Amino acid sequence: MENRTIAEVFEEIANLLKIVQDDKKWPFKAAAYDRARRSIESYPERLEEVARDPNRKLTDIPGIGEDLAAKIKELIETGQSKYHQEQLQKVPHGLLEMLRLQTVGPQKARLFFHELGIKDVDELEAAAKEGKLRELPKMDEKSEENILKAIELYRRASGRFRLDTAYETAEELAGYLKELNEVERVEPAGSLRRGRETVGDLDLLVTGRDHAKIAGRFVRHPSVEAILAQGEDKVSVRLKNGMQVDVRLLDKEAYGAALMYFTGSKEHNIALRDRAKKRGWKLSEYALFHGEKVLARRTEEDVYKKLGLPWIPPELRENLGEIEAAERNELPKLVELGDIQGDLQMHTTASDGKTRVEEMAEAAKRLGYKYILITDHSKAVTIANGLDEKRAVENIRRIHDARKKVKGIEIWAGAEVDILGDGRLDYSDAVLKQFDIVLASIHSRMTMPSEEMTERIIKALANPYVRILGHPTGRQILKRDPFNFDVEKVFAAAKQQGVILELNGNPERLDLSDRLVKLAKERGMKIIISTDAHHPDHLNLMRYGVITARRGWLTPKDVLNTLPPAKLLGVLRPLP
DNA sequence: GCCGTTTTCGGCCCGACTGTTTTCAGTCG
Repeated sequence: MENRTIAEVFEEIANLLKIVQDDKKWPFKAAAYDRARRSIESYPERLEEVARDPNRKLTDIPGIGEDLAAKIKELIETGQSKYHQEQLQKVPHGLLEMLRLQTVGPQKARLFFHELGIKDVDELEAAAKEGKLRELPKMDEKSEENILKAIELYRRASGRFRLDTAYETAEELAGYLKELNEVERVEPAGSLRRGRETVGDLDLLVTGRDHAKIAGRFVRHPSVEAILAQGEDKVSVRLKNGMQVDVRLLDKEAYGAALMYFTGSKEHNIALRDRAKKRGWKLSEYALFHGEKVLARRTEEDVYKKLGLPWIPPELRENLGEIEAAERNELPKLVELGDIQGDLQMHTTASDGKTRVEEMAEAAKRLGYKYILITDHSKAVTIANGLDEKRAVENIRRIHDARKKVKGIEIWAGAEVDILGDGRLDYSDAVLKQFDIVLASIHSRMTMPSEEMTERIIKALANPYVRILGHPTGRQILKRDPFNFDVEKVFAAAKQQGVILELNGNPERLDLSDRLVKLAKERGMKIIISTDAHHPDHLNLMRYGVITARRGWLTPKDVLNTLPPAKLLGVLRPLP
């Protein structure tokens, strides 16, 4: 059972408790289920593997106690939870769907059901159109309209956007705002600043003179579809692509406290507030207070310092140990884009890339890289024009020729060789030995059961020519789940064999994920970050790989392609 | 339902916006 499935059950229980309210402590129970859900969502491994391992305990996961551990085990063993089913009996299932609508929370869902017998979104839509909702307490025509709009948005928008989409949107909007003289600073906060792989809403923090004028310009941007709210210090809009953008107009004096607050994560903020509270203080988006007195607010550094902590990089702010590490002064010195010396996965016209080796090499040189590895596909990936053995050997020759034409950068001949269904590779050893570096990946039969997939990958890792495992989980963000396999076993095998794990920086993959990168580091493994470029422009996707590495606590030492060429070759697994 | 340099019981983050609220509840982040 996927963690996501377990998390969804807990989320439903939390929401059911909020609607049913037949337990005196329902707000706190619901909060506990919500906390557990978030904790499970950010957990790097499958809970199923933890539950199976006699040496580990589910209760070691934050927010999981005896009771929830038992429910997780029940879910894994029986596929469902009795408690969940009992709660589901109490109200129609469609009420849970209604909670996804903006402006509809548990209290309203409860009211619609009890007063009008509304059981799902469709019935709610009908009631709103018939003007029945306005008869309810504290409801009027306007709230009916809002609900109809929310239903339309719900049916259209998927909810979350990939990091690159959010990043590009933020750049465009920030540039647009900065054209105004009154604007001093525009900075994205929220999950974009933390570098999460997906972003829900975009938060833009703005300082400057004349807030009303700034807000007025913002809502006139051509991609704004609707204004959701416009207050003195906050404007919310929905863009044509469905993304919600909140612009906060801030006071310069309190910028640091606000930046921290809006950067989050929620869990990090709660932990910091708890820390403030224990000292008899209060932390809010305005300042760190002692009573009425402001202790710190101007910069993030000021606020952290007052709380007895060094500044914590946004990518680490998930309450996954960063506050404790900061307290001990053991925060990692995170890898930066400028540390990267080369890119180790890219494709050319030989398979499914858009340009030749020379263009890729020139583009890499412009980025200041010292080396690139060309990794065209092998024959099993027919859809990507994968090379058979004969063409692969020709490609090696083509790469060697490019070396003579493009100087000042090392151009290595590699391959992204397919791991076949049974764990064999798509090229014979006689061909594999001719490459400088072989990267092996899975592109087929992705839905095998865990045990079979684990065995398949481990078998591939045992081939002495394989030096890098490419996009190890095969996931595609918002599209395809990771393969099922035992991460601990595969990591252990890779470590034993000296195979390096790839962090594929393409924003539709980010594979390994931030959580698995962190786990790999904890298991003492090294990582390479690559872009999987199919075009020279794609080499710039490295920044998404680096930000994900930072979220995984990696320092330059953990990332092998921060090394100069000779050293990198020296530390790769030796060939037979 | 979780959790513990306040506690195994009694807490559990903080504040803005919205609506029709004239003092607050619900939603959101």
